[in-house]
Amino acid sequence: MPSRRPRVARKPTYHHGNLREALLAAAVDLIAEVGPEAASLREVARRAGVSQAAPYRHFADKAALLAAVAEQGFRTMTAEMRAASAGITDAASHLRATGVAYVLFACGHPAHFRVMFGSARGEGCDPALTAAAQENYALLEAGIAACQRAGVVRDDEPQRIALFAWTVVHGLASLLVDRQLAGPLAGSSARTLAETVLLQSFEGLRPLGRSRSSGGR
Amino acid sequence: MPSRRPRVARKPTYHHGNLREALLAAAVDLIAEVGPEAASLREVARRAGVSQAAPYRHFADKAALLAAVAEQGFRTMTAEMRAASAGITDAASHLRATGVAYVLFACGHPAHFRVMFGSARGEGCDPALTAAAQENYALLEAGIAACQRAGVVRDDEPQRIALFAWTVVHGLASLLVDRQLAGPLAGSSARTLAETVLLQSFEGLRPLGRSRSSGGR
DNA sequence: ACATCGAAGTTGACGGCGTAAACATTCGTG
DNA sequence: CACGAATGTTTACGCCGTCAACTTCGATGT
Repeated sequence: MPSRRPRVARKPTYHHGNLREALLAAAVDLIAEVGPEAASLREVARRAGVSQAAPYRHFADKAALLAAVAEQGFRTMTAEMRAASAGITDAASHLRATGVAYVLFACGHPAHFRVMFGSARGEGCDPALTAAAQENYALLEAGIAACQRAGVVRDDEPQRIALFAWTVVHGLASLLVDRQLAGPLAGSSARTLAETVLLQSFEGLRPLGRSRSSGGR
Repeated sequence: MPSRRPRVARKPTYHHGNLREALLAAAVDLIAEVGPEAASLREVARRAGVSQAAPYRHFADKAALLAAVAEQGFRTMTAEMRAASAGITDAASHLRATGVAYVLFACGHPAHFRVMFGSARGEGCDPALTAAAQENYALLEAGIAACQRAGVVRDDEPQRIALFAWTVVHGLASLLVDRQLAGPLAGSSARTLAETVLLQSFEGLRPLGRSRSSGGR
């Protein structure tokens, strides 16, 4: 029984070895179990097998730990969106797959999703978190630009289009995460709902064959 | 100096008179000031001028107080949506005004909005809260039904249409509340963004003059 | 008119939380 | 191999949610 630990801590050393990542993993688990509100720094430390003050050697405070959790969430969400759309050549299908993955990530990790879009995102927040969030947004923008090049999305200002698309996926994700869908749609799977809503965002609400709505005042 | 207090408590009586509403108002103020996370039951009691345990005579626990706050939020949001669309006869404009009011309420009371869609909305939550939320949703459904009768919204299953419309307004509201809009759109007013996005939801993403998107499997 | 019962509010206490200060241990480097 | 910096522990403070026991007061029945 060698006393060396390869990369991940074995146990009986005073120093943990990679406590920062262990704390992050414990925090993700705890948040998934009890929700972001009920997750406590002390319990995270307990699960990582260290004392209550140990986390302060790696995170300035609880908010910093939550920001790191959020950042990691953005990165895995981005990866899942990339994986879900990889290999789809049709631009519209590619964009829809990206959006569906956004919604599915939120449903699969609702507590994590709430941390990502919760209080940690103020003005002076962790720049790494901001970067991870923007990288995710860039995925949407790229998908839209590809659709515009392919002629399947209209040629308006990309920012307006991207805002609309983001609004749609984020809105559905939020409603699902907050368990707000009580009606007869509650039976449908998240994937079905996401595909339906994304198709609608392409088609719009107005009847087919009308090029302009009946005009307000 | 009469000892009678008319309806609202004067002061020096041991019993408050209408503590429940005073606590609710204090909670709404506090949440608006420090956010839902940092709001404490004890501070609410302090602001209402009673002891720390007094709220327990009116609310089972902190979650119950938050549920009452959320319920009141749904009611004032519903009222604002009604007021904003009152007198608009054109069905599409009426529906858009309702949606814009949804977004504007969220931006005007971000912390309150977060409580309304936060953790309090589980399975076994206050039925009065559920009712207030559903009454708000009914407003959207009614607006959509009117648009369908007027022929400005396509005649699909109303539930699918309503889900899409709700997704759009709720998504934009969530993004604005969570200060997620960093790009060049940050300069635009919430009203402008809401009107833009709602118009887009009528028109859809696909180019004009195409009746179907380019397929894809 | 008045005793009395229950509703409404107070006090004090318990354990858990976030966090800071002071101390202990270990790792890496001269 | 000594020592400073990094990492982890202990102890402690004040705030929080909540409960139990107590006090005050308003309404009600006779």
